[in-house]
Amino acid sequence: LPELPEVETIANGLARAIVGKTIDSAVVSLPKMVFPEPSTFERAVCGECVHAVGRRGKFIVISLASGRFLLVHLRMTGRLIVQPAGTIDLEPYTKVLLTFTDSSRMCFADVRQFGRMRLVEPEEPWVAEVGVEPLSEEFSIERFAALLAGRTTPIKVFLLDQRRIAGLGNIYACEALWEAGVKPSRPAGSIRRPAQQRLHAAIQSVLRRAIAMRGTSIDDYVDSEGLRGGFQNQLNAYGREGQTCSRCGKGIKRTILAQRGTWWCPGCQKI
DNA sequence: AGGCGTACCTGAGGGC
DNA sequence: TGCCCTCAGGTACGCC
Repeated sequence: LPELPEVETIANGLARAIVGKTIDSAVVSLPKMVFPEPSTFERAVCGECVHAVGRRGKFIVISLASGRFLLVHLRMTGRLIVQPAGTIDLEPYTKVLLTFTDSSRMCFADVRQFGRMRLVEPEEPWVAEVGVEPLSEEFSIERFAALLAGRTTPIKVFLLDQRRIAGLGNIYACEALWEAGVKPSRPAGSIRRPAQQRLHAAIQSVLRRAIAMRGTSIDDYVDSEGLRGGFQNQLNAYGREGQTCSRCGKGIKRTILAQRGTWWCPGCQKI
């Protein structure tokens, strides 16, 4: 489910809801979803105070007062839901339950069991594996051009590679390419200046607009309060197979790239 | 190094 | 109804 705008929305919600709270107990019911193994994990987080909550790529970063971090990756269907004290029903499919000393709690739930929660020591260099933040100063047009240089992979596949640019997923990769008028199968390294600049601008614009709408809820994405996003009403390409392109009037097509559905307009994504 | 296919899971929806 | 197929917002891994 969640890409950069959804993860950003969840992290902001968590920051408001759990910063300053102390973890009273942790219960892991699906061992493979946490690292280190459950009993170590549960013991380690008990008594920890939540210092801050942020985002890096698609990771939710929960900073603890000890200097350690709780990294959460939601993969396809993961959810982080905060429930106030006195809530009766646990979020369905809860696999990790953190209860705070004020009796509120955070459920890490996941139907498909792909999500992961990892406790990281202060000096562990996990950040090295994650690419540039597309909404940061660092993501200049020059940096983008350097990343693209020499790459033969289709631009759509390149945009999904988290080691280069962190945070785009299938929805926003499709939307950015549509907005820039770039064909998804185009070899990344063959894109020249004008199109490169349009794509750079489109990536930032689509992510900013999606954050403003609190993300895209096609099927089951909800934020930390269980609320849906609104960007699904503004999609121009993703999921619109057979519908009319809002720019040129031709039909949106669905093709496959790197085993992922890819929605685009052959009428106006020609470059 | 980089590109490609497969594996990991459950549930929803369509066709028959 | 029910069965069988395909599809899903993501990444890790092994192979060439």
